[in-house]
Amino acid sequence: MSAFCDDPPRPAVAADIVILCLREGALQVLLVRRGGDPFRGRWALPGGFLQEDEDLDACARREMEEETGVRPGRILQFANFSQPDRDPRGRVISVAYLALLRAEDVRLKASADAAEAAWRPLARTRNLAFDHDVILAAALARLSDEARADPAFLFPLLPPAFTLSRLQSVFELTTGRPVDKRNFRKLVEESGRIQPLEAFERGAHRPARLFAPA
Amino acid sequence: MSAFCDDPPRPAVAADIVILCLREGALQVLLVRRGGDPFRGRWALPGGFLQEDEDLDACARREMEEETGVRPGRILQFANFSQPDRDPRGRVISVAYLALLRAEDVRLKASADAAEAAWRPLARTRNLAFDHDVILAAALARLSDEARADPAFLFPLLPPAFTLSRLQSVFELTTGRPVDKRNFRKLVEESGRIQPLEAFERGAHRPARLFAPA
DNA sequence: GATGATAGTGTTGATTTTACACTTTCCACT
DNA sequence: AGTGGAAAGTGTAAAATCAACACTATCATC
Repeated sequence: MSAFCDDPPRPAVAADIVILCLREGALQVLLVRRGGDPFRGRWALPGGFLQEDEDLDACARREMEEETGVRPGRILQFANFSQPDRDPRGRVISVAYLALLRAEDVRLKASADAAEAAWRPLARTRNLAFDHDVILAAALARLSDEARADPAFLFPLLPPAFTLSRLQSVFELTTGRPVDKRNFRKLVEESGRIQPLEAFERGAHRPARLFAPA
Repeated sequence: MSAFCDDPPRPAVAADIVILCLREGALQVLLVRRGGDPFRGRWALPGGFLQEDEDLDACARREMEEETGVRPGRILQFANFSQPDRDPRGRVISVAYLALLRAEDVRLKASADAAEAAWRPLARTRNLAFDHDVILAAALARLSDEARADPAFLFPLLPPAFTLSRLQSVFELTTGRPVDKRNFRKLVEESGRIQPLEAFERGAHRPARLFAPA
């Protein structure tokens, strides 16, 4: 017997997570290949159902840790998806999250629902299961907004020490637009979000100063 | 028998709506007095459970129309509230919406759950049922952000034709900060979001030109 | 016709944003 | 050891935007 007078329908509620990293010079998204119907064999965003004793943020964090072994720094809830027919199994409300992390920190694991988990370059990511194409697109739009508002949002994609050129290239990847080197450096250096280190990255060229999040 | 392998918990999902209007020179929020337990007799935000055949936006619109008789123009989904213990009756996920409208358009109706519905000035609004104080505060913060980003967001609070002084006073109410008259007018007039009318509001003083949304 | 109250109107300085090009430093190669 | 290639690093000027600021105009009322 329900405690509610009008006995509301009770959808399942899931957190679906757009987990992005930087690999092979591009943004890649963590996808799982579905092991069961519906959409068997198709790629989907990782996610899982909200459990009794957790709120949505905790659910997203738990799912993410199950999937990647990584405890994420910040996760960003960015939209709900609630079309009645978005899941053929029945009513599922999806709360979408965005998380950024470093591919090197991740040991991919298959899980209950996922036959396989893999990083996929964004460019070749189409025809995901359910409405996950739409969720992914919304995540990327949000990522771009956040990066423009504060490039420090992108730090979790990078190692603890990074060069400004590297940060700039990630910024350009996420926003889709090239920016002027001097203006970008000025902006970031004056933002107080980074501190210069007495260390340099050496390569075939002039060594580049390393910076760390402030 | 569930279509899901892991038989997820099934919370109720509700849309709760912060409906604001302008009354007596202040922002007021539409509240309903709870007719049943829990929180019997306390004020709460209007809202209701997601039904089988509707998505969240449709749910919010339907609830709002039931409560006010007004079909809202834009509604803004701004946050989820999902603490496991936020409703003593059981698990309820609340999706919070913000809507603006004109008090004159509204015929308040009591509804199933609501013994009474009334506009309440924000200043005197405390100790709402559930976590609705928090939801309301989040709504006001979001309103302020939206208004600053684009004062046209506030148009639904105003009649179809309004003076710039009136728009400015609403802007100041929502953002909490006074702004310079000339700067504000310049900003709004150059935004292309309003058009001047050949009509004036007459009072005890110099007539003020009326404007309409572009 | 004087008073009171709101409408209406431009300019200036400060700040922020954008555009733009050359020198430095290291490695690798010869 | 000298040269060439490649990315690192650096400053300035013009443009656009934002912020501050005070007086005149017009109506209603008395």
